[in-house]
Amino acid sequence: MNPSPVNPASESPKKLLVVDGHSMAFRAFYALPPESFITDSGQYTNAVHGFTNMLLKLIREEQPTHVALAFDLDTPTFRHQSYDEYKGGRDKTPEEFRGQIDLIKQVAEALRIPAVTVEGYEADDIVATYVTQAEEAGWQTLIVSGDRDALQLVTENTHLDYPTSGVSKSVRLDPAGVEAKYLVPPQRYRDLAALVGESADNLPGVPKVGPKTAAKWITEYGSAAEIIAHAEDIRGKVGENLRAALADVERNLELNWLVRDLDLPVQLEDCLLTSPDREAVEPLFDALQFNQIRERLFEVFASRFPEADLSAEPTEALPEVRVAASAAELNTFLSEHEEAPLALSLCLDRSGESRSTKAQRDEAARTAEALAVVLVPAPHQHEGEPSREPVTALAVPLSSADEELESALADWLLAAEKPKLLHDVKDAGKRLAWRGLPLRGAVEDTLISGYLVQPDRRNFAFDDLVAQHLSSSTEPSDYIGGERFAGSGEEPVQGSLFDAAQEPVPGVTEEDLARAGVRGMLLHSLSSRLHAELVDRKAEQLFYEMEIPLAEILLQMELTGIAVSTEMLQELDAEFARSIEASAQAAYDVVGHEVKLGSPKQLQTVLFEELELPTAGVRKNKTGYSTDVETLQDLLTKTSPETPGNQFLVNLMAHRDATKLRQTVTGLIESVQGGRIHTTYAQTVAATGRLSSLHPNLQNIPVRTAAGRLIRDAFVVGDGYESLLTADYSQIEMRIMAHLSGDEALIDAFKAGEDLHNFVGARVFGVGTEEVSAEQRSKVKAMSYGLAYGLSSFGLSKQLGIGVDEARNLMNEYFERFGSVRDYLREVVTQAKKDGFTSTIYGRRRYLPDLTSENRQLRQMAERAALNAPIQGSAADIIKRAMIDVDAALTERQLQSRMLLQVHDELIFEVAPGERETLEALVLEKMGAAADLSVPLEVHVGVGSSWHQAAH
DNA sequence: GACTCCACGTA
DNA sequence: CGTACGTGGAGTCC
Repeated sequence: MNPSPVNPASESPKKLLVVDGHSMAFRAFYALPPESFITDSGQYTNAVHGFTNMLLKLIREEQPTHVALAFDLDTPTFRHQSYDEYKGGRDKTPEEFRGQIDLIKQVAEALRIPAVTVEGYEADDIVATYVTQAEEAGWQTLIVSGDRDALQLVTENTHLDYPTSGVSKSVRLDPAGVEAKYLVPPQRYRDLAALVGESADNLPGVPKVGPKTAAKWITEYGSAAEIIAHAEDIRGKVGENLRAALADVERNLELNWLVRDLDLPVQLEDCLLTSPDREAVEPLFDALQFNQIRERLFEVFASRFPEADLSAEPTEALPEVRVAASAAELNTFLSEHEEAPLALSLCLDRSGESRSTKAQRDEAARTAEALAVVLVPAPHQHEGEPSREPVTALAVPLSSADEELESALADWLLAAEKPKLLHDVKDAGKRLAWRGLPLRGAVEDTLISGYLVQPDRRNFAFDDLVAQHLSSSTEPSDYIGGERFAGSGEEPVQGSLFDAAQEPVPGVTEEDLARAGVRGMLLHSLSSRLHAELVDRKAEQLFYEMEIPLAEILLQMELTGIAVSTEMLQELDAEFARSIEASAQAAYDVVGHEVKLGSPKQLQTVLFEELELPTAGVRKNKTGYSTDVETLQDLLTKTSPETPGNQFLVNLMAHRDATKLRQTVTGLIESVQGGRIHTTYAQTVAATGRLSSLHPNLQNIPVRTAAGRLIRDAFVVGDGYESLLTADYSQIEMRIMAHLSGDEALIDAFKAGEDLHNFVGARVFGVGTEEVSAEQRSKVKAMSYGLAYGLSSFGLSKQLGIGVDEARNLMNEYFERFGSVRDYLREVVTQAKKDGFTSTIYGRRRYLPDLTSENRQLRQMAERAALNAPIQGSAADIIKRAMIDVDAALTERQLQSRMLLQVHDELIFEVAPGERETLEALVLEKMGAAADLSVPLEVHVGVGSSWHQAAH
């Protein structure tokens, strides 16, 4: 798709950049702390980061026409064969370096830069061969290498960047520079090195001969060969040493002679620098978590290849976006596209983009109003190819439309039988609902299809999905007819004769409309592309029968929100504020000065230096000693009451608790709108299939402590409703584990309806169900839950504060009684390694490529994720199924009660007057029947005037 | 201003 | 050396 950039005119000089990949990767590795460059999955990327940065900098500053990277192979080279000790004595490659060369090669591939290797030779030889060819062709060359052997390659046309520290600083050496620094001309450097020796390669030279002596001899005799020939003439101790070391010198000369005529797999001309493969860059940089570098990369290449623009060549026409002036025009348009789905793209009010802080801009973006709806028919096809004939899209203005037009639009939007394609239905539906325009009939949401295809992906922005799956651009100027938008959009472009006064829709520029048109057009293509993927991944049913219907339900829940008592929240806020103040003051009094109690860094000083609390056994993090609760609790037990240390700890912990609680309360107060809080559910974030909740997060409202539960008391029943009803699945994950493992003992426990942990405790400890002590119960409870997370005996011992041996015994006892659980957990991982993915009971997959990683940490993380994904994911499937079924039943029975919240295994409803019993029965029925497992799905229901009350 | 780290709330 | 999330303060980098 990407057009080759115009070959820089042949008369202009060519410039080669050739990098010794291995030596520079190592430099980068040692220049940057690995612990600061680690992905969430545990892969170190410091070398990749440093290397990529260096490469981009060189491309930007040096403007090479051709670029090649040379790499060593792990296999022995001819040098090893002639000298066993070659490069012996080197330290083992650090564990953190592992895998990074491969990642660098992947980066190179994404940048379409050849990463060249040759069996039996080193990177240096490859560099030397390219340099030789470039010299012969009369090119300029810049070598970048941390290996001094490259010095011999320097000429007037070939310069060397030799790093002085890290990868950021280097010296540029030309022949004069080499001579100034090493006292001999480049072509004699290897003679000097042969005499002096090269410790990095484990090549001893002549004892007592350093660069100065060697240079003197070379100047005097001309070359190492001549020196050897005249060895007898050299006097003194060094002369003796030389004569004794002649064999070493000859061997060194043989080994440090770079091979300049290799048969290279990539020809010099084929190293032509071109624009990167965006489709490869995106997922790779996602995985590496390189966001800044990604931006820099596109900047560097965009300025370098403006004509390529890193996007598709314009073969498709820009849609013509007509602004509907009347209801008749809209209806005509709709009737022309009666059967076919229309893509729906919104133009939003962008006036909030100029807010000063990011938080304000984010907020503005979330609440931006829809100003126009753009309807885009499927692109014309010409023999399967995109057509150069533009489609005609219709924009319907929302604020300036007359009543008739708006009502015609409303009818179409509400018509469930009129198919619509969108990206992020829930978002669009919300913005339209704000304008009184309910949306139905979405048959596509590329946000969701993109997620089902790649559930681990972080970013599903439409433009990025388009770039990855279609290798296309969403920029109007990249399409035929889009030339007039070629500017950034910031300033009027020549030939684009419109200004604010001529805006077709108030607040919407012509370019905004064009962009909406392009997005609509691309929605059709992206939809087809992703659906092919959904079929491959057997995810169609999940898409149509679960996620799409769920999106509509979530939309309603978000729009509805949950009522809160602002007064109660404010009282709590004040209460927690007092508590924060009091505990802070008391803490300051202990140490005699103020300290930011929220700063782990300052706390480290106070705790371990001023108060001299014992550091023995205290966990460390990147910034020093940890100050988390676990540590503080531990320290508390090590200090006597009434000591300053003890008192400080007590107040610090009280302060922590109060601060956290207040933070939650403050956030809630800030998000109240009209007495209700409207969270947003993210349907495409959690890789297991769970929902997440944000702005605010209502899935992490405190419940474990009494103070925390006060907050739940502020979530109340709204006007016109009689109560709140909560319904939660009891031990759903354990039930799923029983089902998936088929463990008879566990299944029996659930069938018998016994208290699970007492049941398990009785089996593990060999006592009667009634005789399980509280301590025993909590131990097996921790273990039961831990198993689904891939808990190790070490982890269990830490959590329970028992020895590793005891923890191991406990686990063995457990598996002795519930052997199928162990078999199942093993099988899940084995199967996932085979398939590359795990599956839930509804067929939701999670792809875990790291299961086969060479990196142990990565692999083990993937193994634990593989253990957990089917369990957590099946629970997510089940409650999603239940939500859809409950919602359908509410509608069918025309109940006024409504679903408000979902908290993973719990649903919260607002009960309409007189509907309590009906609702309760309905919820119990639908939730209980959401999956057919070999154990019953138990649901607990509670009713009350607040969330807290209802949970009792 | 943007990003990272730490800490901590939930299931 | 236990999974999945989101939020906010402090500190740091640019």
